[in-house]
Amino acid sequence: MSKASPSLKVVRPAEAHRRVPPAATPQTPATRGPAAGGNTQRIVASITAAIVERRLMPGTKLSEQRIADIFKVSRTLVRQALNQLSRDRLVVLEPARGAFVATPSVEEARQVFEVRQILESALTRRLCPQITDAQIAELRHHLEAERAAVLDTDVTGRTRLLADFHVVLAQMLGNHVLAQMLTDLLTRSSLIALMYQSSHSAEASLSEHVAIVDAFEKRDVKAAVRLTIEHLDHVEQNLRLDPHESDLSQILKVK
Amino acid sequence: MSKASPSLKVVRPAEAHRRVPPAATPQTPATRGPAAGGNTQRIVASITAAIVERRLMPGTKLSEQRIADIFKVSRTLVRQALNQLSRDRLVVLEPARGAFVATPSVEEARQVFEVRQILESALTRRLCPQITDAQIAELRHHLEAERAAVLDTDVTGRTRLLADFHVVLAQMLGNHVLAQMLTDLLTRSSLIALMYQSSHSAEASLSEHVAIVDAFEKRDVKAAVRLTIEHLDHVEQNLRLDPHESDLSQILKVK
DNA sequence: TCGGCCGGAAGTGTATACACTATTGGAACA
DNA sequence: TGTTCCAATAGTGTATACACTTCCGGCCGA
Repeated sequence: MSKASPSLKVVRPAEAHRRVPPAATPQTPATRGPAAGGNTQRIVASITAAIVERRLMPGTKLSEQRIADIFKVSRTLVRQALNQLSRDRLVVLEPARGAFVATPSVEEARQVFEVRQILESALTRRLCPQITDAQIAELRHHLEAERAAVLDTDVTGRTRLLADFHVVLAQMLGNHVLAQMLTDLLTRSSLIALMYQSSHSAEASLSEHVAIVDAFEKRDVKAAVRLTIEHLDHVEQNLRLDPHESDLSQILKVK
Repeated sequence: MSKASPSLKVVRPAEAHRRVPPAATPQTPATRGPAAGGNTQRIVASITAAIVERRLMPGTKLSEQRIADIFKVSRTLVRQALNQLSRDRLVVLEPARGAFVATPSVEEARQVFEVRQILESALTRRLCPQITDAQIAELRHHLEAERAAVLDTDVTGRTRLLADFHVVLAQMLGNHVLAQMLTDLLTRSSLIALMYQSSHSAEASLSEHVAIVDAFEKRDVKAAVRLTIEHLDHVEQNLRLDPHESDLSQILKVK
């Protein structure tokens, strides 16, 4: 989450020449930049962004060498990045076959949303009684940003902001463990939403977010919790999670 | 979690000679076994076990070369393993300094238990109405194993079984996402318990587990949830989480 | 005697080398 | 024409090489 970061410039660099052309900078050990390990983080962030912003579709193969060429690093760093991404469940690693953008199953989608409901309803229940006016103001500010993105039809920013709303709430509770888990789940949710063609309009999400903040402002715990649960229900119900034709893609590629 | 696995043979191999003695098998590329990538998993499992079974104390430095020598593999695999462990929060990676067994803060400990309470109470609430008789029998069976371990004063097995009880519950709900999260939290809990000298007796935990299963058997949701919450409260309360002298170790090593 | 400076040893960060596995396109064959 | 097998190729798995940072102990000046 966060900044735009370098992000993948090309989704499919076409005929990627393996082994860098000998003519180019031989990348001798001496030339190596002293950049800290944050280098691999950069790759993780870029790929994550590319997936969430649907520049990389589920099932796409992520060739180590291709990515290494794009980022101008060795496969070593790319492998580290892919490993991290596989722990985030954004990527699956098939032994000796390579890394692929994950294609979460319907079952997994349901489970992610179930856990989100558990965590977020508890979050709301605990945060509501203790939320400060300053925090409410911050939420209102965030909603403004969401509204702007929705009006601008800025698809990318809109998606991110709508998800960030939930992360912001988690951070307000001050529980980093919870916030981290929710962040992971939200990233997965983005992938799921993109895969199952969410029909939940951004406007609807926004207005539901507004309603939740309203309840927070009135310190109405009951209403806030109910609205949170309903919001997640709506988002999930607007996914095409029934075994229709859209599932065909994953049924076919069942190994 | 699960089997015993090879596990670290030595906690401190004393004067570890760096760079394998040239005399030993030069480990030429030709000698490499065709073993699949599950090799790094083996290392992760061993180190995890070593930490949970307190053969590796919090704060201990994990030198890549030393571990590589022990497992007879290259640093490459060890680094992969350490990366995974750092995502599990069992290990912290300090850039250019190395890997250390994590020393969770009091704050982190509290947060882990808060999230556990959220997840496990929701888990109980959902599982109780739908649990089958076969599952109850399985739980009873697990309790038997716990009892045996407690009587045997088999410290290692006891700790693992007591934690596994919670994982088994999660798996019964059939939500893998939830089960995975809870597994992670339980591993972290083990580290926390060991660090803050839990005084919660195994007997107490066992009897509380029994009470929870009893409530399950009567399909008494209310009681089951209450008992679950109380159980976690007891475990947490029996940690030395107040800023007493025991905290000194981590206050001093605050970077 | 104490504190700062320097040089070497130990250790991490990244690139690269090389073995082995999967894939693919086509040739030989039914 | 379709199928099986095989070689060439692309790509992953692991080890190793080497630069760079950190750490530690001794030397020097105050």
